[in-house]
This record gives sequence, C-alpha cells and structure tokens, in this order.
Amino acid sequence: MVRKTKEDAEITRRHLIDAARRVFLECGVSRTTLEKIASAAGVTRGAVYWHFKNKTELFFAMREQAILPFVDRVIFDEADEDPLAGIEAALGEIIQILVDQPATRDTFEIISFKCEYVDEFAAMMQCTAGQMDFLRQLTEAYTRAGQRGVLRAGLLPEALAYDTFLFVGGLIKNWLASAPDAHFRVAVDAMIHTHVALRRA
Amino acid sequence: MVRKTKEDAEITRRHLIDAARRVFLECGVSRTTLEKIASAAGVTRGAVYWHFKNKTELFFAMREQAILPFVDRVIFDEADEDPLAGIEAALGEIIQILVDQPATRDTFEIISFKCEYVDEFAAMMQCTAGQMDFLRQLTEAYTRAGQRGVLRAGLLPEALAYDTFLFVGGLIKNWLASAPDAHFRVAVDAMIHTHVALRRA
DNA sequence: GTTTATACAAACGCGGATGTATGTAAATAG
DNA sequence: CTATTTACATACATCCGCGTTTGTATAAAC
Repeated sequence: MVRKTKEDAEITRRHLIDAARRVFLECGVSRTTLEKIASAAGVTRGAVYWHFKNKTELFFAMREQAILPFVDRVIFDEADEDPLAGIEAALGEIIQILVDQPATRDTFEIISFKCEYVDEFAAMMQCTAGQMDFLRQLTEAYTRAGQRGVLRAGLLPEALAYDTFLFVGGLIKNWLASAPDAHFRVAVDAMIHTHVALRRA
Repeated sequence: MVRKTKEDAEITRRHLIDAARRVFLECGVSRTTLEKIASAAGVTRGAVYWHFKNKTELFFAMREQAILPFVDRVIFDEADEDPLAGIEAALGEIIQILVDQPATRDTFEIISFKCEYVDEFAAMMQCTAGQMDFLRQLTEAYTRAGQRGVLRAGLLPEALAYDTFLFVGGLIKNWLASAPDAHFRVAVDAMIHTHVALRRA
C-alpha cells in the first residue's frame, strides 16, 4: 500500500530471506510455497517476485549468507608451533559457529536435510571451492605438523587430511541431526580431541 | 486391460519399485509424480494406487529393500585374531555393496541427496536402529582389538567407534556424490586403510 | 459354470502453486 | 512542482498433481 524508501526495501529483502529460512527448515524447500514465505515475512508474493526471480534465486541468496562466517572464523595459523592444536581449534570453531549463529545452523540443516539435489540444485552435491580449500588447508597444516615433529611417524599429510575431511562431514551432519542434549552435541569436543589425538606422536 | 495372475501382479509391483527408484534418482522425491513412475514402469497410476497407498508408501517400500544387503554382508567376526583387520574389511565391504549393487547405491543416493526430511520423512534424520547397531559392533570390535593388544595405548574403544562412525558417514556421502573416476572413489580403500592404521599399535 | 474378487485402466473433480499482468501510493529525479 | 520510477499489493489465467471413482476383463473360488 505504501511505497517504501530504499532502506525499507532492503529490510523487506532481509525479512524475506529470514522468513524463507524458517519456512524452508520447517517445510523443506520443495513444499515451501512463496505464499508461505511472503506471509511469514508479513508481505505478499508480489514482494517476493519483486526482490527475487523465483524460489530458487531466493534459496541461493539465503545460502550465500551462511558461507561467509566460515571464511572469517575458520583459520589455520601457519606460525602455530603446534599445528595439531590449531587443527583441533579449527574443527571446534566450525562447531562453535553452528552453536552461536542460529541462522547459519538452520541454513546448514536445510542444505543437509531439507533440499533435493536435482536440476538447479544438482551442482550442490559436489564439493564447493570452500570445501576444497578447507581440504587443502588441512593438508598444509598436517604437513607443518609433520615438520614440527608432533605427528606420528609414517603418516601422509594428504591421507590424514582426507580422513579429517570425512570426519568433519560426518560430524556436522550428525551434529545437525541431533537434539541439543544428544551425545553428538555434548561430546562433540571430545570427539574432535580424540580424532586429533590419534595423529599425535 | 487384462487381469493378471498373482505372479504377474508381484512383477508389476517390483517394476513399480524399480521405476520409482530411477525416477526418484533423476527428479528427486518431491518432483517425482506418480504418473512419471507409472509410465516408467509401463503401467498407469491405477496400478500404483492399487499396490501402494501413495508416493510415501512406495518410497519406504523401496527404502526397505536397500537395507537388507548390509545386515547380511557387513559382519564382524568375534573370533578374529586381528579385529582391526576385521573392521577394515567391514568398511570395505560397505563400499563394495555400493559398487556391485546399483539398486542399493541408487537408493542411498536418493536418501542422501534426493529427499527432504520433513513431515513423513522427518524421522529418517535420526540414526536408524541398524546404524546404532553398527556403532555398537564397532565399539565391541575395538574393545576386542584392545584386548588382543593390536591397539595403540590410551585409546578408548567407544571414542574410536564414534570416530569411525563419523568417518563412514562422511565416506559414504562423498563416495556417492563423486563421479566414478573421482579421487573419493578410486582411493576409497586407501582412505579406509589409513583410517584403521591410525589405531594400530 | 457361475460368481466373485482381483489387477489394473480410464475418467473425474479438486485444490493449490506458479508466473504474469495490472493497479497504486509514495519516494525520488528533474 | 510535475513526471517518473519504485516497491510492493491485488487480481488473473493456467497448469499440474493428487485422490477417488468408475469401468472391465480375467483369474480364482466355489
């Protein structure tokens, strides 16, 4: 009814993404209708089609926001004198992001469990560039650990990195699927510690 | 047009499940229509509704078939003198099932990537009884490994089992998502070996 | 051999979601 | 101050998938 200022429009856009995340999480992407998202955001479908081409574009707009926290917070310090401790801290930080950023956690839950990887979404099955970069950084961290002598003998950095990569994938998935008081949530730090301790000399 | 014999009807039912698997894999569960399944099976929607209540029941009928191979083939020999080798063999057997049973592999790919865990499907997010049993068997195998002295000192069987459990979850997911010639497929045995070797004394 | 139940095919009716087209009041440009 | 664009709301047309109903030829039951 009322034409909004540019800032208002941007607020509407964010409300739409927030609403989409909530409805996606509850209904799944396929069963989510633009009408549900619009009413959850307090607007009509007209607003949705104004800001986004369709549901797919809205989904990817939501998705993009969730990737940012990781590139900022998950870092491997090259000067670390104990690279294994650095790896353990990085893995813990990944989980911590899911703990204290509900929007990021919900988006990951949507991507993991509430979305079908077909057609426009099929490409999401493959590892992202960010994941490949994470794998590379793990490899380098393990290489440094080997050079610093904190690693058990006879372990290849690349093989260790793959093992950790698979561990993290399984961990995130099971952490997301678990209730807040489930073992996978309360014991997650211990699991990470065990995983890294296996590599220690 | 022609009333079939009981055996013919059973064949039709299997054809419907086979067709459903193919269409689910290509279109995702949500975008799969019963018309697509029916025509893929060479029948009409009437046949689908005769054999199944709806798409959900057809989905779970397909799913049930895929669980059976694992209870038969993934076994841990309690008398094994090297329990770690037994674990490594069991993990390899899981992947081998996916290799030589296309229907099972496709079903797992559907469950992992082509299905949204909401409403009727929400319960699938939780670990199944079979998965919990697998976790328990891993724990027991690691316990035996500790008793036989093939394990590194200071490792708790339960913690090791969780680490392996997460590894397997990540491994299956990445294996399924990868192309046949991708690293996750061709190096899967090496990854399993590395994982188990980390535990060896 | 008749009857009945089976195993589907074909047709019907319905709601719901989508995309677009149109309307409109206010913000902004000039 | 007028014109135009913006940021939506509303209305429209279309299609698609679902569940049900009805029809029907044959297998099985008796």
